[in-house]
Amino acid sequence: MATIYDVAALAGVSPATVSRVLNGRPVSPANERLVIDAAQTLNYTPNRVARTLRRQLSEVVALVIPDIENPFFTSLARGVADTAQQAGYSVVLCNTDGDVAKEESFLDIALSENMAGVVVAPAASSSVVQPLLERGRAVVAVDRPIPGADIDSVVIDNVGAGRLATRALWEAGFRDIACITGPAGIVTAVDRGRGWEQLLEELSPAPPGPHRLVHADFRVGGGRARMTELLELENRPDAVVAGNNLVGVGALQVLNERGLTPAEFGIAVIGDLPFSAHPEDGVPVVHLPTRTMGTTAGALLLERIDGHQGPGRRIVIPGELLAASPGRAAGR
Amino acid sequence: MATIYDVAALAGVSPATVSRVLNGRPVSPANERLVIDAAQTLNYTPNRVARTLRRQLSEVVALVIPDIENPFFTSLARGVADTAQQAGYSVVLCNTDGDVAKEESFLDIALSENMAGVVVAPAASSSVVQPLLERGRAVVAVDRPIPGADIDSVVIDNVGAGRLATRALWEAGFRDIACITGPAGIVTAVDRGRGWEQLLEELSPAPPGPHRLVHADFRVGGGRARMTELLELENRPDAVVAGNNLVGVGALQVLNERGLTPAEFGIAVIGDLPFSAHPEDGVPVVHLPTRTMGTTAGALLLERIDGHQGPGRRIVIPGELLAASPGRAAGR
DNA sequence: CTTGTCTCTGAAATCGATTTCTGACAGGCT
DNA sequence: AGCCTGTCAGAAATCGATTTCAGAGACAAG
Repeated sequence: MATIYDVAALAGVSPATVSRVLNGRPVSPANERLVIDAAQTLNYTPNRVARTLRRQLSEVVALVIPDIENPFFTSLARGVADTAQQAGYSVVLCNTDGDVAKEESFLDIALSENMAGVVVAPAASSSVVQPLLERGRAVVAVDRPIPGADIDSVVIDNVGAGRLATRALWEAGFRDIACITGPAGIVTAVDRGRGWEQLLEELSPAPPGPHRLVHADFRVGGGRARMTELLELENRPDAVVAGNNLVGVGALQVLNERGLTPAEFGIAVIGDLPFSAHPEDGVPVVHLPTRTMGTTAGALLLERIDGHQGPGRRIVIPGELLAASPGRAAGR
Repeated sequence: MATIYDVAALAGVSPATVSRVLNGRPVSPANERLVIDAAQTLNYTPNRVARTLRRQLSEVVALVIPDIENPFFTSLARGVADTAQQAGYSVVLCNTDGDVAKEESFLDIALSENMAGVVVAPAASSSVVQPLLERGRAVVAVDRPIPGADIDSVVIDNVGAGRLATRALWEAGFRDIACITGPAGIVTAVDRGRGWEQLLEELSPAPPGPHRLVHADFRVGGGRARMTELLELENRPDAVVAGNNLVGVGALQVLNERGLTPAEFGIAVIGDLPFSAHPEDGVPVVHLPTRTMGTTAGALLLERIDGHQGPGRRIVIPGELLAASPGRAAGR
């Protein structure tokens, strides 16, 4: 592998001059030619490790997410990657599996690899971004804010999304609406539950008991389990709000297996139904613009990398109610 | 940020001794204590960039895939990540979007970042891994082999998968079976089509005309478009093999929208139906063990990193026919 | 007492780029 | 002519770790 010294030797100049040419600093046209030719014949690529060591900053940004198999996050990832790559940064994706230790390890790596910035969708409510901030690295939280850290964050209007989904069911005539949301430790899950609660308190003469709000893990299995339990209750509800896309899939599976149509047992889903193969007529879906969330987070990160100072900004993106049809739900 | 020199100064030893402690080389117990204590009080983390520069090898492996939004690849990614992380490597995921230029750029970066190895699912049939190989880096191809490069590869038995899907439809009584496979430039797509063709030539008195094999892009939209066209043919087929998971989703969408049941119009899918919300009774699915493919590729990569020499190994993983039910298809 | 072997340690070189510092030289101005 | 300004180039320092090399000291054997 050719180094800058090889290029310098072949071109008959000093390494400093080669470096200058590579970085677009003024150099005499004659030398520039020589260097470019030499670099070409040697097929020279600068060693990024050496460059990063010296510059104290690499051209890589990390995106840390809790579940790479959830389309919500892969779509988000596309958004971040598109924005960052356009600005010349490479994006590396780190999957924490919801594990705080793994997340910490990735943030550690981002720090000690001198990465320019990190977009993180925190696994838990306390993410250890302090060391990064102290070193002046750009950090943006996405999907879930990091309490106590004064950083930019891009989140969904989760309370609003919960309200939209619940309202859709209410307006369809359902009156005993349950809610399957995510773990009590995840703020997005709590907020969506709060939206459900708020709306029912406003509309319903008899607000729902607390047993109508159940927590699942945010996966298909969680949705299946809680939905099954709800259906087997003595006084079962007549409709349910699914707290995220995967819970929605699980709940729909159970309903479909039992032959319950959306007219018989109402269901609304917060989050897009990924890769749905059937027209989900009658199932209101709150579309969450995850890709936009990603591009927004990417843009904020780039601004920070470019030196933007100031207090943490908070961008809230609203969900949008739509009646799911496969043509729209799939692939976004 | 504390450096090794700070630790050395605080402990009253030389940087060399600190390095030795960190890397488990013999040092007197007294000094070892001193160094460990000093490192702890300074909250010291070794700078990975400096280490990588000196060692000429980082503890990072790259996974390069063409479509991060396809569950096929995210599941694969999980497999690779699990294996690699267990061995102490961090995995960075690079999404090429099927773009050869992006792929090349990522491979370039892997080289100039001194990454220990790369698992690549090539976007096109010619991937430029030569520079990596010349530098002695570990490279494993996954999903699609790289013709001309003597490297390890882990692939699906695509011909076999095509045969399995087609046979299932034949045994269900369908006789005019079409096939929607992927682009002609992707070898997995071609092989699945060949499996379909082979089987029909063996079983059918009148093998299908070439117009029964159509190419789509490997996405939901491709499946929808080709399925719609097939249905509008004057002499339309009575069944179809979907060449991958997303084409299957698209084709199923079209069939469901038109109210055609699997009994009326047969469909078999190569690849698992992701996040299916409905019991897909009567739709044979060829399960592809993508996660296993990932762990296998990861294992081969680790062996290569550990210095395994020898000609490229080729591991072929068979698909498995199963009748899709949501409980099994979802989330794996 | 000398010699050899071992273990442990620190000084200094090294990885490959960037960047500061310094000097050489050309040209413009008084 | 003398001075100043500005442009360009190279030598050397620098980033922060690892690793080689050589030396110091302990100890055993002859």
